[in-house]
Amino acid sequence: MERETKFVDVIIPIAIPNLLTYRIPHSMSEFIRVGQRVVVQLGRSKMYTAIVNEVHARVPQKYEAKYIESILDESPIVTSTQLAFWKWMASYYMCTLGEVASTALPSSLKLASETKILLQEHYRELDDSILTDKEFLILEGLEIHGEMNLVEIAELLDQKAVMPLIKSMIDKRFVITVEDLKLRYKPKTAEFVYLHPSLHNEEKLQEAFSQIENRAPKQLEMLLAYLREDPDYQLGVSKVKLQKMVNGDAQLSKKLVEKEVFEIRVREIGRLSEYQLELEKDKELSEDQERALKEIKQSFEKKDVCLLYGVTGSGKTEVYVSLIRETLERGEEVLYLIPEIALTTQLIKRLQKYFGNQVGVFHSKFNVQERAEIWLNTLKSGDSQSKLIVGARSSLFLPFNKLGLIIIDEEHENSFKQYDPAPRYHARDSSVVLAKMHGAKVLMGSATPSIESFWNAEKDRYGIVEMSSRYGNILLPEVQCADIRSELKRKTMKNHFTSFLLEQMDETLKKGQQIILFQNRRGYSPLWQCSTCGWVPHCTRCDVSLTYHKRVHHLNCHYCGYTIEPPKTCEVCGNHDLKLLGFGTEKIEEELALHFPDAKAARMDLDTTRSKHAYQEIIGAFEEKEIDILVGTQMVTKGLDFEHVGLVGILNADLLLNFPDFRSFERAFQLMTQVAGRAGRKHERGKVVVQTYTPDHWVIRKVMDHDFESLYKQELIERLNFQYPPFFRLIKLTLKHKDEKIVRASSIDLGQALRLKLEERVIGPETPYIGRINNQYLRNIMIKIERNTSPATVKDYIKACIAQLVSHPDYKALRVVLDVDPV
DNA sequence: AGCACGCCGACT
DNA sequence: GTCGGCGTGCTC
Repeated sequence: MERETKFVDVIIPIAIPNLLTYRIPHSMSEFIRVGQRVVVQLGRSKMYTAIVNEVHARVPQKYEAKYIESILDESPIVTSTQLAFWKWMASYYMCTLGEVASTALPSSLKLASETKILLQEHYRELDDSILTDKEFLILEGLEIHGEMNLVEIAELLDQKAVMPLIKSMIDKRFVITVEDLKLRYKPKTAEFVYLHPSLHNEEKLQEAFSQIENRAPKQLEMLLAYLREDPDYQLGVSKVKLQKMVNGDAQLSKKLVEKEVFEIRVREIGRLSEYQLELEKDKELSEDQERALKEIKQSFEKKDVCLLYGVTGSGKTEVYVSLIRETLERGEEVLYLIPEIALTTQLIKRLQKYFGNQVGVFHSKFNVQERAEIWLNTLKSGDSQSKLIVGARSSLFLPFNKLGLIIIDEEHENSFKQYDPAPRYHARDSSVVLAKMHGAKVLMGSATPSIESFWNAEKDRYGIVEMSSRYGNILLPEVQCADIRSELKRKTMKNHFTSFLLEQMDETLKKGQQIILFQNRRGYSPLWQCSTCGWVPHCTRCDVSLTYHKRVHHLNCHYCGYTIEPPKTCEVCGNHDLKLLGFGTEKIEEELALHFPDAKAARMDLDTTRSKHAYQEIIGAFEEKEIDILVGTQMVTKGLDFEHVGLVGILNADLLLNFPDFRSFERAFQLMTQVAGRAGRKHERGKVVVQTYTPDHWVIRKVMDHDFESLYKQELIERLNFQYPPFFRLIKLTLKHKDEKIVRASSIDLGQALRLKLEERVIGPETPYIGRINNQYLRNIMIKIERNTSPATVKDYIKACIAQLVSHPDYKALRVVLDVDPV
């Protein structure tokens, strides 16, 4: 019988536009499955892992397909549901499948080969006078290091193009190259002690006992410890653990192995720590929580998505716990999504108390191996695996078998939207699609819902359940304004503090309560400025001023990372008197030391929480009341429950309100309400002081009244008038090029092309607030589409226009970034 | 993404 | 004149 040659279309996790077709060797053809990883060669030598998308027998007509090198997995590691989800995402967010795969797969399941340069075995017999100086340098390098990769050689020579040199050396037979394929995921193993099989009967065991009984009490102790731990000789005991139990060392267990009392087996173990403590019973729900739970379940009977709108401190988590419990009992999985910075040990411990080892955490601060482990655990179906995944937006990509429920806590948070790199997806919106594929329900929770979600609820697309009283019936905090403008007039401002806020702080500290000060990072960055002419050092690659970092005493660009020593002289007027301007959290911390010398202050921002545990340490210290005043950026607004916070201060509300963005009011309200919610939780009503130049601003009034709904109504009118979401969908196009003229011209051309069909839906092009990043000039075009038109048609048209544009010879190097539903 | 090819400036 | 930088196109 003629054997039919099979082909696979594979997804390579890089940004290439199409799937590629490879040929399957006959020896592998019966093992190949959709969703498996295969190793393929791309280009001259480079190897990649790719995911099988389709197995077929269509012979490619235009090229000779390469063979796949090998199959990596016995069974698929990507499920068919995931593949469908990836395809939806690539199409909706206008990116390639490869880009989705690249984001979706944990990096240790992806592998790419690296070219290594080695000396040829008999190179010493050759005449090295035929080598050029540079080649000789490489030879010496290789003699020292044994093998080197291309980057190392480039560094050695301090030049970029090294490939020609390597080629010449290969021709001269001095070196060879090998493709080093690294499997980056290795299961972790440990040694386990088992009773030696020869002792598996009572008599022999007794014999062994009597042999060691008198002469080796320590060995006896270890044997007894083992028998206590593993009475059936089945499970084994970790060698390290056993040694610890009896305060013995490796020598001791080795002796017992030599005597054939024990045997050692190496076993795969998980990297994920196990929850050891007793599980707690779910908390009894309050009347209000009970009602909310019932209403959510009723809503799920008719609708797939429900919005839980509950004020800060209303106890949404307990309601989630009940729903999670019920879903798990049905044998279905639960995904609990939270913004990255809200992913605290506090929350995880709380969930582990109820669900123990059923909780799996997926976190960007986990290392690559741990992430691969969670992925593979999720894939395996079995009782011992985590069934409740808690994680940030990327946990959406885990290989779930049967999702029953997705919870999106702090639904309004815009960190659910990924900006760079593509796919620029919104985890909240994508989760609705994923849930549909699994037949699962989505519960979105927030004290300050996004305008979009609230509107969806109002339009009856989502169910909505309200919780309007705080747990234990504590009142919402009292919000007061401190008028910066009038205090400036009366000259009662002390640096960045109004006398009103200082008084309130003093009172709070005297009562032994804690304070949180919130300061928005943007616009507050400390600058280095000439005191004579006002000149400020700028980034050489981006149109932004450089930010001063006191700790390391240098100036830094937040966009491209450019770093310099603070200049000693002004570049404009030559003056030598440059000084610090503006204030960051550091400055606030210093001022606090002046006003409250006895209070202990700490700050929490990106700088102080960079390391894996720093964040937790600050939170811990604050919980233990080792810190009186916590100064922080956005981070302090997220899901932290502290018991003794009497006062929250917002240092400058105007910076939030004046942000040039159609969402600035919505966001300002959310931020202020969320941070205010940190005040006075368990015991008494807390206080909030909002410092502002505009105490009569309507948004600030709404914050003071805790009135989300009237903010929503007002905001909705604006959104309709100015054609913004939720009434219109937005697609943002950013054109990038190193030549400003080309960006300008091409963006005008693209605007015109788009307008042919989309007409007044095309806004711009315009130069963004920051017009140049990393030496690339930027121009934006915004497209506003009515809800009722097909976004797919519009997207196809946009793609066609862009393809047309970049085919123009002048616009070859033009990059167009597409952002669907930008936030 | 990463690599090869080809064009063009600045150094021998 | 050539080396090395960088833009451009392609990968099954």
